[in-house]
Order: sequence, then structure tokens, then C-alpha cells
Amino acid sequence: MTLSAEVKGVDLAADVERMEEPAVSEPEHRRLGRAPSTTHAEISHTALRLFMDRGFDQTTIDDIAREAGIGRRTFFRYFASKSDLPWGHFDVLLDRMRQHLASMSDDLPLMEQLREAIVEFNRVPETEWAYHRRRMDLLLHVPTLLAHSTLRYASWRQVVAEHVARRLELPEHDLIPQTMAWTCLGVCLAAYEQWLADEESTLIDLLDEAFRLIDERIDTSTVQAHRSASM
Amino acid sequence: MTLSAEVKGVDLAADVERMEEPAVSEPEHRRLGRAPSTTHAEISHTALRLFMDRGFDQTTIDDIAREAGIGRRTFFRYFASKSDLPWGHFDVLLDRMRQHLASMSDDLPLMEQLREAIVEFNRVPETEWAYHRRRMDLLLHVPTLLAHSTLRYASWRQVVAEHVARRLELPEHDLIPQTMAWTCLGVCLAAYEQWLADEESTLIDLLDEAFRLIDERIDTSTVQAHRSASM
DNA sequence: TTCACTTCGGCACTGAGTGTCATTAGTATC
DNA sequence: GATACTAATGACACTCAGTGCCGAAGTGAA
Repeated sequence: MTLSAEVKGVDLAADVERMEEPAVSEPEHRRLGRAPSTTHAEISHTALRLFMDRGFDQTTIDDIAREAGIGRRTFFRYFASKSDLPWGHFDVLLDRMRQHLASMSDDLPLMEQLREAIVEFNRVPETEWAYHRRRMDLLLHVPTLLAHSTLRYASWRQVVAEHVARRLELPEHDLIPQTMAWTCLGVCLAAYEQWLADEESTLIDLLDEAFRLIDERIDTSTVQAHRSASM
Repeated sequence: MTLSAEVKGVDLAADVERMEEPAVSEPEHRRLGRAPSTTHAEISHTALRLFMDRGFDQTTIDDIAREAGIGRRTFFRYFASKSDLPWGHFDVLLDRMRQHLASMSDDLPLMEQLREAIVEFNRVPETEWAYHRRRMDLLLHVPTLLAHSTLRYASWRQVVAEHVARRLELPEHDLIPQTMAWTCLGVCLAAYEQWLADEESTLIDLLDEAFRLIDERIDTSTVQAHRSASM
């Protein structure tokens, strides 16, 4: 580990702490074997700082590994690809959203369930708003990352489609749940863009607003007829 | 050029002819310089045959270049990346869709315009149905291609959003046109999946059906109120 | 200390994609 | 036909992402 990397490591300590998953408390000591020399979050932060400074394409894995004070080979044990770096604990959040949806009373209209769950999914501590904004800017505007994100969005849509299918008693692969999931994703991404375009805006508010607007435009009454025809 | 490549070249002649853009008639003779030794379509067909035989990831650019009887470097003058291979003349089709939408009477309801334009966009000569099916199967089920497709879909959505914005007299970046474009994309992709899952089905019919179904569920009446509020 | 175990990181490799440049194969002009 | 001009080609060398392999380095327990 180079001197500069050690300095940077200290530099980032506070940020890294904030990003550790708060839900799962780590076992205090690993039973066996050599202790990990870094963390998911530390590498991620180092990398994103470089991305923001000099651009995604101008940053190599070697740069990141050097800056993080780890070997190149070690990098790939923490992240499967360069494009995975900005995603944080997406899987954890997604699981949380799935549980949130499942735990909701079905007395609520479907679109209200979705709105609330999706807004919660996108909630971020106020201390990280600035960071989150720059992170999302990368994800939405760097072509490589934009392309890669498709695969993550597929899991996200799956969660939405599953819930819609259950609520409407339709098969998961049916057109309605699938399209509804695409629409929700579209609403989110359109709201993200509006948020990124206006420094003063708040993501949560924009999302809530967007879903309320769309809600008015989607009428679920014809689903009944469709369901009996398609099953 | 190897012997086997020459044989394959003859083999593919018929297919290549079919895939040449029918709209733009080639100038009979190039004015100046060395004549191209191959075509976009020939490389694409060679590559797709390999992808279908042994898989996308198992096929290297070297394989494709060798099989097409061209140099590796030449390949990259015809295609910017391996992922661009299955896309055919997407830009041309997209332009055609843009023109189609622009040429439509605005007496038609918006969703009918979109349905017709999008269905036409997806029309393919019956002789190519089998080929088209395998091509779409690659595009939708190979992760690398799926990710890459995001960038193409962005242009496609742009065309839809532009039209919706014009029709509803909303800014292009507004939530409604953006979400509408995402929804249309979602409907298409959901219909593609249904089509691929059922050998007997017809893409055009499924798309038409899907858009008619969604149409019933989207009510544009509230747009008026939104427009005056957001402009 | 030794063992079992886990992480680390160096090395060599594959494959995508790019910059450079000499070569080749056409067309136009003399 | 010889020459000049032009455009496509393909060889070479290079960068960078990502992978397989394997020995070395830590760490807790016996």
C-alpha cells in the first residue's frame, strides 16, 4: 500500500462508514483466514471520486486499484466489473422493496402501493444528497454505465411486475404487469432526469409527484375484463 | 480470402441481397478509390450465423473476420462494436418511423398514431420471419446485447417522446411524453417476449393487440390540466 | 509451532477496440 | 498505357477489461 493511498484511506473513512450497510451488522471477527484488506464501500468511493474527477472512461482499473492501495486482481474479487462500482447495495435495497410491497395492506390501491414503495426505495439520507446526485449523474449519463444499468433495472422491474401480477391475479409474464413495470421504471428515470436538471429539486418529492400524476392517467378498471380473457 | 470464406460468401448471397436497404438505391459505380471488398449486410449475416451456431460470447471478432474473409481491422470499419452486429439498418427504420409519425393526420387519437407507427416499424417481410425471430432472441436474451440495446432504445424513445410532446403541446423533457415513450417501449418488449415464447404467434398481431389493450387503459384527458400547470 | 483456512496479488493470457501506416485497387487525366 | 489521385484494406502494435492459476501472506485454533 503506497503512502498516498494510506492518506486517501483515512480521508475517506467517514464516507465509508456512512455507506456500510446499516441493516446487517457484521460479525465482529471472522473465524478463519486472512482478514480482508479493504471493503466494498472503500473501493467504490475511491473509484467514484476518480470518475467524478477525470471521467469514467479516463479512469482505468489500475488507477482505482493503485489509489485504493490494493492489487488489480483483488479489485475483481470485490467488483465483477468497472460498471458495477456505482451501484452500492442495490440488491439489499431491492430485497427491502420486495418485502415492503409484500407487507402492505391490499386495501390500498395498487398504484398507491407502488408509489409508496418506490419512493421509499429511492430515499437517501440528507447528508448524502450531493453525493447521490453525482452518482446518479454518472449512472444516467455515461453511456457504458447506462447500458450496464439495463441489467439492474431488469431485476427492479421484476420486483414490480411480481407485485402487480399478484395484486391483479395475472400471470407474471402477462402484458399488464410487464408494461406496468416498464412504466414505473420510466416514471422513475424521467423523474431522475428532472431532478438532475434542477439543483434545487428534491428527488423524493419529484418521484412522489410524478407517480401521483401518472396514477391519474392509468385506469385499472379494464384489467378485470382482460384477466378473464387471458387466463 | 480463404477458400472456405469464398464458399460461404456465395452461400450467403441470397440473404445478403434481401437485407440490403431497399430504400436507397446504390450508385452503380463509386467515383474514386478502391472498391469495398464486402458489405455491412454480408458481415452481419456471417456473424449472426456464428452467434446462432456457437453463441455470442463464444464467437470472437477474429472468427467473424476470418469467416467473412476480411481483416480484423476492416471489421471495425464496418461495425463500431460486436454488439452492433445484430441491429441491421436501425437508423434508417427509425427515420422512417419519425417521418411516418410526422405525416399522420392529427385527427387520429394519439395512441392510434403510435400504435400504427410502431406496428409498421416492426413489420418484416414474411420470408425473414424465422431469421428475425432468431435475431430478436439474441438481442433480448444475450446479456451483453441486452445491455447494449439500451442505447438504441434511447433513440427510439426519443422519436416517440418527440411526437407525443408535439401532439400534447408539452415540452419534450416533460414527464408525460417521457413516460409515454417508456411505456411504449415496455409494451413492445413485453410483446416481443410473448412472441418469442410462442413459435406460432405473429409479432405484428401481438403488438397490435398489446397496444389496443394498453390504449384502453391510458386516458389522456387529464393531460390538459397538467399542461396548463407545467408550462 | 503447526495446521487449516482465507484473502491477497503477481503473472500470463484472451479478447475488444484504436491509432498508424504502408499496400492495394480502383478512377480520372494526360 | 503511364501517371496521379483517392479510398479501402490489413498488418502491427498498443491499451484496457476481465479471467485462471498459484504461491505468498495473514489469522484463528489445535
